Amino acid sequence: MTVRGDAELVARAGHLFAGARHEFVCAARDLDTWSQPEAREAISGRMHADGTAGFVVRKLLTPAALADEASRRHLGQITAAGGRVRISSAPLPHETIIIDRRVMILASPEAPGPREFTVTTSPALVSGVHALFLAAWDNATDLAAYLSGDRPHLDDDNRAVLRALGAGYTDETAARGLGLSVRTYRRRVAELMATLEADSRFQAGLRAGELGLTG
Amino acid sequence: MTVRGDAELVARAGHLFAGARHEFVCAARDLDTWSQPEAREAISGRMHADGTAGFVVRKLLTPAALADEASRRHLGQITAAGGRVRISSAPLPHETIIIDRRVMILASPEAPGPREFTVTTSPALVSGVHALFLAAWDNATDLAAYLSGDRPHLDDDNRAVLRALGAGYTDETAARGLGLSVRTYRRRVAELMATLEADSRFQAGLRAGELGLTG
DNA sequence: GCCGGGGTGGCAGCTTGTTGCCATCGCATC
DNA sequence: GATGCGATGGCAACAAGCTGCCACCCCGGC
Repeated sequence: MTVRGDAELVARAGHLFAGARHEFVCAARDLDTWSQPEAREAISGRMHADGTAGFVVRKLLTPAALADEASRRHLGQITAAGGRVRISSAPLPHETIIIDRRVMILASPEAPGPREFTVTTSPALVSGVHALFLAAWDNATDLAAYLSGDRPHLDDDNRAVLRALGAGYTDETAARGLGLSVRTYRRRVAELMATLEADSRFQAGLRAGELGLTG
Repeated sequence: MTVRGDAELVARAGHLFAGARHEFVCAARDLDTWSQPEAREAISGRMHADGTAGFVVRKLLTPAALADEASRRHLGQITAAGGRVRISSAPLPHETIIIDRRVMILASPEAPGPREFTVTTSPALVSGVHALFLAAWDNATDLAAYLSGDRPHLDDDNRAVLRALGAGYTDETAARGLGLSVRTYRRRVAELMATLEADSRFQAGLRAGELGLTG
């Protein structure tokens, strides 16, 4: 079943949202879809209170979703209400929604004109996509972790130091390689450790590895 | 479109495999689907040689796919032919195949009797699932990396040392906490670094972080 | 009892890393 | 030109980490 435009989606598939009993998962690049207040209202109004026991809300987004203040506020509300939000560094479909592992709603790819949505209930499709969603979900980072200390976005200098440390050089060798004095190199290491909130070089390495700061 | 059993899939959808031009991606728990030699032959025989320029083969599997020798051999052949294989720690759909971002084949969930396959060409569905696949793919580890540098399975002692290091303690503090002399503690650290093939503590931390040896 | 091996711990000497202090330099501002 | 600020680098003292050497202890085998 295919519907065109947000209004029609709300009209034709709104009851699916209202009927959610156990799980509401959503993968999207950003929150633009629901940027139209009417659409978002219409749907979130129909949804269960997130706090309901046994009801799980999961949103998987890209960093793009954190771009504007309004979106961040909305995400804050979701997590406050018990929903879980994660951020994936990989590109995501424009919008994928799965309800109770029974119904799936996919937005069609970028196109001029009103957006199209495809609603599917085929168990094979839904469960397959759901599993794929979980695989993507498992490897994404929690919103809180992502926002807080995480990703201390390092500049080129820091990256260079990181690479030298990761290569296993001694300070002397690394400093020479980077054209720095040992003193300055060590200063950089100390700064790096500070931004990673690490007490030892080992800990710094651990953090760097966990955060995938190698590439 | 739905087909039952591998034989029917080959008969009805074999031409889709043969028609692959650019990309063949596949997410599955393991390789059991093609365990029947006839099925695999019928399909791989129709496929392009993997080496063809611009033709990409990607297989995303769970560690279960590495359980038996035959599967490992098959995967070796795929990589040798230029295909790319990655391992995901997250559970995966029983089988999802996407060809040229145009056709998608999903196996239905576990059920008695012959397996059912659903073949879809809806662009919205296919591109949505494809993006989801990429998100899962991006965060999976390469087969080679998974097999080689893999999990130098540490014993409890090593884990304890790892935790102490990760906590940022000095050797003195850590040794006291573990009820060891500083000398022995350092011996342990040295051993750990050896098994991680690290030249510095930082490098050891990095490796540990990358390998997810924190939990 | 005696022996040998493996793990342990103390010691010492060395390397490496950490930090404060200060002189210097480049640069932008006044 | 003078002033001030930030980054740099040399130096030194100290802390931390690394490792060889040897003594010790525990255990199992002879």
